[in-house]
Amino acid sequence: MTNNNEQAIDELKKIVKQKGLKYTEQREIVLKILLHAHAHLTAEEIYNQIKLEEPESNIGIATVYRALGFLEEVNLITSIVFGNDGKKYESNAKEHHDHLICTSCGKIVEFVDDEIEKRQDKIASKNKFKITSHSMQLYGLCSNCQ
Amino acid sequence: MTNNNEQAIDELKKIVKQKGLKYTEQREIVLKILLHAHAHLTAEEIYNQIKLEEPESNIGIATVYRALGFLEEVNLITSIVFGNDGKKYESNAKEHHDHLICTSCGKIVEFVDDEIEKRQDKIASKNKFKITSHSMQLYGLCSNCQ
DNA sequence: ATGGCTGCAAATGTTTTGCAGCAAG
DNA sequence: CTTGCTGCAAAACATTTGCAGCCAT
Repeated sequence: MTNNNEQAIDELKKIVKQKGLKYTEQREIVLKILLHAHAHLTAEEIYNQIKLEEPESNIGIATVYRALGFLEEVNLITSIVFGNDGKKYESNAKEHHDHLICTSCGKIVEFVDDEIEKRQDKIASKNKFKITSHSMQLYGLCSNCQ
Repeated sequence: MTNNNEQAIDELKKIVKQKGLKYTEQREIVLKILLHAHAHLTAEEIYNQIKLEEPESNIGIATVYRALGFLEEVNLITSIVFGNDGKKYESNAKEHHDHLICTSCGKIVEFVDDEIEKRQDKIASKNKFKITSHSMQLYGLCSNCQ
């Protein structure tokens, strides 16, 4: 896991260099927060966490949004939307997975199902789509909330 | 299809009565727009369409939002988020389906795969979730945009 | 040194809310 | 009548943008 995280940072460095852009502490911090996060975070939550954990950085919320936009564009992170507090982000360093979401308490269970992944590819090629990503959420009530 | 639509309107009447609420023209108009829509509409698009098709109704955008919230809550419509123009709504009177979305031109193909539906139920019960709905989007490039 | 990146504040776009009047039950 | 619903305008959010200065390269 730590290993995956270092890989992600290296990947960021590579992408930035390759695009002729600049490597800034801010983009790295945002990515690191997501690499260590145990939940899906909103831009605001990431911003607050940075102010808490790296108070000397004096980052602005706009920069967080710009970093998130950039990181998502280069596919290092992913966003999903559910509930009422805007986009939530997670790192792509974790294995790919989908989500079971409890609509009552907000609990999220991550899962992967190879069979579903295969069918998705089949459906895409049948429709002549070239898939870049997908997002699947099952909504319902978890055992505690039923 | 027309049949399904009438059913949906009846369903709305039933729900409203059962909840001791009031049956208003506005909620009906919003539902009807979605029943006849051939695409996923935003609140604003629905609002504009109403002003066009029922100019005498003098509906306000806030009412459209309130109607959409209500209709989604009672499960007559569904919202999905993609692209940059907020939530998009569609009626649930159509058969259940998932979406293939072209990230370049916005084209949407709807599909259903029984095998996937079955696996989803299996995953849910394995995790002791009681599923109420799900949402699945495959993102990529359609044949024209590759 | 040069051009991308940042922080700040202002602007934008979307959705929600307070309120007084209206209308369905 | 009573209470939910509506339209309007203002407010609340979430996200984006313009700009002057800063900092990687």
